[in-house]
Amino acid sequence: MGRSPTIRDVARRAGVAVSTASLALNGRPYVSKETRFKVLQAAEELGYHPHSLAKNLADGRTRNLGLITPISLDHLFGSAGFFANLLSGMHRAAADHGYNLSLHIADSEEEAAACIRSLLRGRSADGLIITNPTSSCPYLEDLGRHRVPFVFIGRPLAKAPYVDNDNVEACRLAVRHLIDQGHLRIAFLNGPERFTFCADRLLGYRIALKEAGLPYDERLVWRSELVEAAAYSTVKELAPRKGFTALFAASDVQAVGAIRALRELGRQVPQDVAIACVNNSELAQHFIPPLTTVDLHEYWLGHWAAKRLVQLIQGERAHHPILIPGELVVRESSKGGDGGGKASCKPKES
Amino acid sequence: MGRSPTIRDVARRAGVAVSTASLALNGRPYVSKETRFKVLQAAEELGYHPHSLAKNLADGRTRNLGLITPISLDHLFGSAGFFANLLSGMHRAAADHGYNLSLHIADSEEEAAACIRSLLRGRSADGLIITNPTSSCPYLEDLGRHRVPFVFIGRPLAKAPYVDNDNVEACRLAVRHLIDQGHLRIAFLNGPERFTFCADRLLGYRIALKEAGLPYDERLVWRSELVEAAAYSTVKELAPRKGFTALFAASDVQAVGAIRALRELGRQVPQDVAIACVNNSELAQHFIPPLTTVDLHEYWLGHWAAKRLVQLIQGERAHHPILIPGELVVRESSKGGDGGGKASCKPKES
DNA sequence: CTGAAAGCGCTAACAA
DNA sequence: TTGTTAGCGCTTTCAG
Repeated sequence: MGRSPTIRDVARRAGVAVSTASLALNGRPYVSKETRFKVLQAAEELGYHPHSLAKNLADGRTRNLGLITPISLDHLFGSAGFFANLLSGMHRAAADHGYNLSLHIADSEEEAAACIRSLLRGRSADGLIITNPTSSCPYLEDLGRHRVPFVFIGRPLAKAPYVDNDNVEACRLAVRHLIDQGHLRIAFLNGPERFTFCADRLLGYRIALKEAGLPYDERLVWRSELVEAAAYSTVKELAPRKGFTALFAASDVQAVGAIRALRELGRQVPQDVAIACVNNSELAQHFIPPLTTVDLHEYWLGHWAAKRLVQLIQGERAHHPILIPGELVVRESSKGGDGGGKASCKPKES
Repeated sequence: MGRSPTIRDVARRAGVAVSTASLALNGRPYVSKETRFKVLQAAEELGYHPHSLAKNLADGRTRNLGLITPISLDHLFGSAGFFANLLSGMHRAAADHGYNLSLHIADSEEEAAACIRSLLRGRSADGLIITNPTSSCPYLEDLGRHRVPFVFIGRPLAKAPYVDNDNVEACRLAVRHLIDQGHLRIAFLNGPERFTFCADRLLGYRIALKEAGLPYDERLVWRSELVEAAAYSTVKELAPRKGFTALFAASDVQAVGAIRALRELGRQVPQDVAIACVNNSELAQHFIPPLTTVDLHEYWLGHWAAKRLVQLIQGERAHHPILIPGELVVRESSKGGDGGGKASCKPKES
């Protein structure tokens, strides 16, 4: 007594062999209805529950997905709230497929690489989700050697499976919205080019301009780190010299920094400058004026990352990237004069 | 070839028994220097790394801590960024002690209870960290039956080990700061009383008043859910009737909602009403005006939760709660006239 | 369909 | 000190 019942106890009580009990318990074929019933009944009576470790060791699966973040969580993609949503979706998908999610937070890519090696060597995950790939990715070699499936969140430079926001389209949407408001000279405060999502966002900006027949003016494209202070000083320095009536920022905190700078330069938002940005955070929602942004749907980003990883684990060869569409949320910061609200998710084609 | 080397391979190559190899590999005593060296060398040459699952099954430890959140992540303690910091600290502490962190996100306490049962039954965690305990805690019975250690994050009503912010002191600090600015009538926009941390925050408010010899006026204590809109409407409704010159909010988003309401009532912040709140989020930092808040140091909250759990797992009987001190961060929202800055962490006694 | 037996890779008595 | 031998609890051939 005390010790919890094992499959042997169940088998004994049901009067069958352990292997039969195993088959029955796992709902597998080749077990007669009555035998199955006896086994299930015995398990029920005994309060039997399989020991996960034993199961995992026996069949060689860990039922575990490792999430690796090679960067401080609140900088993940520029905003603090991003991570919570990402994780929720990821967890949901993992759980739906019977996988466990384990967390591995590193402060640098080197640390992440060490972490990955140790996971691979201990064979403690069936697959890995790695966020924020950069040009270096020091762990790629290890990943290749061990045959553990993985997906990136964010577009990697190397050829590898990944899931990402549709950054190009997201930005195209937002910029087109500004254009639709009648703006002809739209500045773009982008993030550092080392982030692939910033490159993609620039592309979306350019496409929107081109579609509207507006010229691309390099002098209107600025860059700052993804923090308020950096955005503030960049705009403070560069804004006075250029003529523009709207500004698109690559992240919400950058937008906020830009607004602070603009105010100090005597330009009000949205009256003098319309603002749109990416990242529908608490900040964007509650800032005064509330910010027009693209909601990146991080939940689904996480969800699909886990889902795709599970597919890879199951041997599917679906290697094309998955892009999660964003959704434009129109708020006061971009309003020329009157109303607005929430734009439809699917941008209509015209 | 192909298959990764096991401890048997190492033993064979070193010319010793498996058990000896195990001892040597794990740095345990009763192994001669030379034998240990031979074993280590063999392992090195073979590229041996222990299989974590096998290890875990053999010694009955999972080396796994389960984090259970019975509530949507961005509502965890009222703010979205909270979770990322909490998790970082928790992960750090877990990793430092050789534990893995696995995530279990539920949307309700019932779901959390189901999740906990399944973890307990599968014996897949050595200990549990459970956030946001409420009066019901439907999983308490299960927890008692299986003998798995756990800690709460947040003060539970039942008697159980927990780690929490020092909410009383945090709020005392903030309210005293308002008093120090010369305010005599300070309204308190608290959260719902079902949260123990709201009860504690009220206590801190009362203590600060009492220390300053100010009367406690129930009519100045309001409640709203921890979202902007709720705070807004509560303040919009209740503010006009009461005379007050400062407002303390139990969370940053509540403060923001309150400010919006006050503005519409024709009262500017901080000129007409000084504001302080709890939760040093991006929102609090970047809002205009920037908000005076108490930084809860979530990182350490998570860190100590994991650390305490590990202590319990190791059989230590340290059952008193751990309270993480907060830090007052003074910003413009509470400034009567002039300067300010960051208050010292340790409040000086006078 | 069912049962006996051989592992999965490692740890832990116990004996030598 | 070191080696032998059982397991940990489950899955999975492979006969019957």
